[in-house]
Amino acid sequence: MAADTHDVLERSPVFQGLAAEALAAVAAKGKLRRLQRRELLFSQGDAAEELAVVLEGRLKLTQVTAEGQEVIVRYVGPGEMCAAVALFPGQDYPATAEAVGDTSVIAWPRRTLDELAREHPQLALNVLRLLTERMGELSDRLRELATERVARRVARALLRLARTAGRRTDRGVEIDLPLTREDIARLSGTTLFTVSRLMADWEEAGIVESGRERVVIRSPHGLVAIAEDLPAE
Amino acid sequence: MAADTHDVLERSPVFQGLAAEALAAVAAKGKLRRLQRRELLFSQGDAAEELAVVLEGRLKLTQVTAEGQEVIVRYVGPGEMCAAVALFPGQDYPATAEAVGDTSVIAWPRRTLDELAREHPQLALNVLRLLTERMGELSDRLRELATERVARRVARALLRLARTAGRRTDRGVEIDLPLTREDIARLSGTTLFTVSRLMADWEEAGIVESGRERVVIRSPHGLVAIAEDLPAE
DNA sequence: CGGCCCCTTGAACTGTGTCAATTTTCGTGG
DNA sequence: CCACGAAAATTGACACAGTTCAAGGGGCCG
Repeated sequence: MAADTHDVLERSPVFQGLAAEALAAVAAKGKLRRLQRRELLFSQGDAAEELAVVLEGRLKLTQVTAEGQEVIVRYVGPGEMCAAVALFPGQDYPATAEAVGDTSVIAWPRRTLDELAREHPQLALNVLRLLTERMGELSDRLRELATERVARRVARALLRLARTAGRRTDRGVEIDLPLTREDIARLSGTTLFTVSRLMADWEEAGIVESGRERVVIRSPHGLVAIAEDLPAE
Repeated sequence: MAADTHDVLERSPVFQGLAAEALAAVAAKGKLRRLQRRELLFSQGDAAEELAVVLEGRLKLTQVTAEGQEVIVRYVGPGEMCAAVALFPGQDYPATAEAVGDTSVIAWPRRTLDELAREHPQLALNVLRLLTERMGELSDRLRELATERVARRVARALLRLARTAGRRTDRGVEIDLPLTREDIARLSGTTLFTVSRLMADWEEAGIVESGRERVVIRSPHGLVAIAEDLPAE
């Protein structure tokens, strides 16, 4: 497990460019946390105290509106970081982080982060880079949500998931996490009913194959065609 | 003008915590650019070469889809930064920046940014903080777009503009930039027709007063009621 | 004064949300 | 191992918010 941890961190974009001993020192200062499925790492609105990197498993970041409507901000997989907001005092977590399956993360409290940022300026730059990239992704999604039809948005959401959590099988690309119709809906800004209908259509067209909490993309090409709004395959 | 520049930078969150001489040194390395109304500072897809801070006037950041649909990402006012993506090599501008009125900005090319970040670690931290804040704002908008009705989104968009570009007058809060129905639509993910109808309704209700490229919020309270979906008035 | 934008308003359409009733799937405990 | 219950998914009927399209008015600048 210790070897595992080191392995994930070494590959993580957060730690690129750090010398091996620096990485070890940083890792030593983090706290390991294990979460079971459905357990929360932190809750929206709580004081942000720790920045976390996922080691194995996956977190689901969600936001709820004042009225109780829920949106999935993103999924966080191994090597990825979340809660960068914890770098600064007086901030609240803007979202809730829930373990999607059994998950382990390494987390650093703010005090430690201050030290680390001073000792390893490269670390701050890495986080900065990650945030600029994530800004780009977010504004892409904003644009999609503002301008595109539901079918395209759902197709894109599935393709994104396939990229970050896809597993090749002989049947196609399986999305390797329990994924309900409602999850997909909350990822793409629609309702579970509409998603259900879309999945039924796509199943008929041989593009996906899906069941309870499970999606396999049989024809990524076909999904891309929908996402790009190309003349129907 | 030189005094002006210094003034704006001193107040800008980008430069908080920098000593006066450090600020002067940083300012000296930036290039001053003046833009007339409608002139572009940079275009979506171009190689990102400079990070910019607005000194006076205002920039409009827009993104276009492959199909040519346009979305307004945000407006950038005095003291605010844009194009943080230029910190890292090999990136493209994710949006187009257009001067809304006569505007001047100070810009630093990437090479200079590298030096500055090394010499003034506080600068990198400031940018980091700004990005985490902006992430929060963006995901708020994402959630709005995914879950809320058009009226609420338009009301929110106007309130946000009032906060960053509002000018108190005896008639209410005037949004101090030329703002067409279409601009509002592209800020809130709807069509200019729907915006036009909403404005007509709200004008009737005494909440706003508006004309060609001009919006005055007569009753901020009333707009908030709509944005929060409170029982009418 | 002329022309270009911007804005308004009406009418018709439709994608998607809403709601209710059922069925399917799966884990659990008897 | 089967049955039960909870959670997920399906399906149909219906409603309507908001888009689309068309036609016309009005203000501002050159």
